[in-house]
Amino acid sequence: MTALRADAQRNLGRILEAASDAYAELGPDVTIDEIARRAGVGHGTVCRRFPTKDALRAAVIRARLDELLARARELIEKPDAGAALEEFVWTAAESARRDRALFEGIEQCSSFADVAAAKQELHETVNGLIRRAQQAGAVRDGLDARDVGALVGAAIQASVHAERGDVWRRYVQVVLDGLRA
Amino acid sequence: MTALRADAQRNLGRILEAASDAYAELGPDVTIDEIARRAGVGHGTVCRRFPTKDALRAAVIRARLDELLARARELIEKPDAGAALEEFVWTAAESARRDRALFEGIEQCSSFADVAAAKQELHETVNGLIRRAQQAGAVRDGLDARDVGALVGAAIQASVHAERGDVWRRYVQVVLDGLRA
DNA sequence: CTCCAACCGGACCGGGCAGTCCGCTTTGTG
DNA sequence: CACAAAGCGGACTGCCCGGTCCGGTTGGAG
Repeated sequence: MTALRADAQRNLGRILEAASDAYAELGPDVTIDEIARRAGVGHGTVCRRFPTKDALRAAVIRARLDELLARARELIEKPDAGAALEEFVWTAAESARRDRALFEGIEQCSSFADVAAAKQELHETVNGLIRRAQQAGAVRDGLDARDVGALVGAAIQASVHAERGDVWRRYVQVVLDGLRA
Repeated sequence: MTALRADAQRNLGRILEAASDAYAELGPDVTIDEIARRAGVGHGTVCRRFPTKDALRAAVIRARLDELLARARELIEKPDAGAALEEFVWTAAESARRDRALFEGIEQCSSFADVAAAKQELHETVNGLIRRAQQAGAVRDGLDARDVGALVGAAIQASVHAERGDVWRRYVQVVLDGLRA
């Protein structure tokens, strides 16, 4: 696999960005045409770069997972375990808000080995955050990274149809309060 | 509009039940053919009774809303306001669990006047439950029926991909705890 | 500057699904 | 029982969308 030509590289970036925006705005069922239109690129170009619609979604999801993993690794150093987890939850919430497809579609994209691996790694790291917070008495027992991810994703999903733009913060706060010991 | 013939009545019932099951099992994107198959009825029969796929979904949603409204009206008589709201939340959760489409699809089905009206009425009644619970100090301020509905629906949605069958109870419990004052 | 390989984009194809239509069957009433 | 109206169901239609292909274009190495 040789390096992409400059224009191809540029288009690839545009496609990923457009796809991310489109997923956030229109949900996981956006058509390839819509994404191509937003990227200012032909339908065919998208399909050539990503052999399947799911492959595109997987690529977008993977980017988000990598961002979250980096953040989780920073936070695991933080002395206050409860605050660290809380901060991670807020970051994850913003990420989910930016791209609803992240949590909605992650299950079927797990068939892509790299996404599954990234998810696994993220879960292990976040489990570390959770375990520390539990030992500090800040979070109830019997929860793991999967649960927290699902609940945060759900809170964001719940706020999609709200009129006011900051409703999601209140919902995430409800979930955070519910997680406490 | 004269009464339906006996066989038509029977088929109508089967269709609604099959649709409800199918939505619960396969999500809101089930095909009409699948619903017809489950109801043991021809594709055409479904389409004749419900001129549009959305009309069918709206009918199913309306049935659920009516059930919930009846329950809410019972509970508003209950002396312990906090317990009444809590019980309603569990009922709503079970309803959402039985038919995920209820909360996922309710927005676009609001264009059907009867669904919108049923939703409105339910919201007003549930707002009564919430207000009483808030006055009793059992629930935090700044929440209305829409928020509670969204959060409960989200908790159920979040548990869809879990392996263990009782995960949804834990998630609903998290939300309930988060709602407290 | 030349040239070719990489790349682009839109025309095209095929499958799947919502909704329509009509010839046949069932209901129930007189 | 007879018969008209109501209902049934599956064949048919048109549309939408994901994925392919190829003639034309562009980048960048030499």
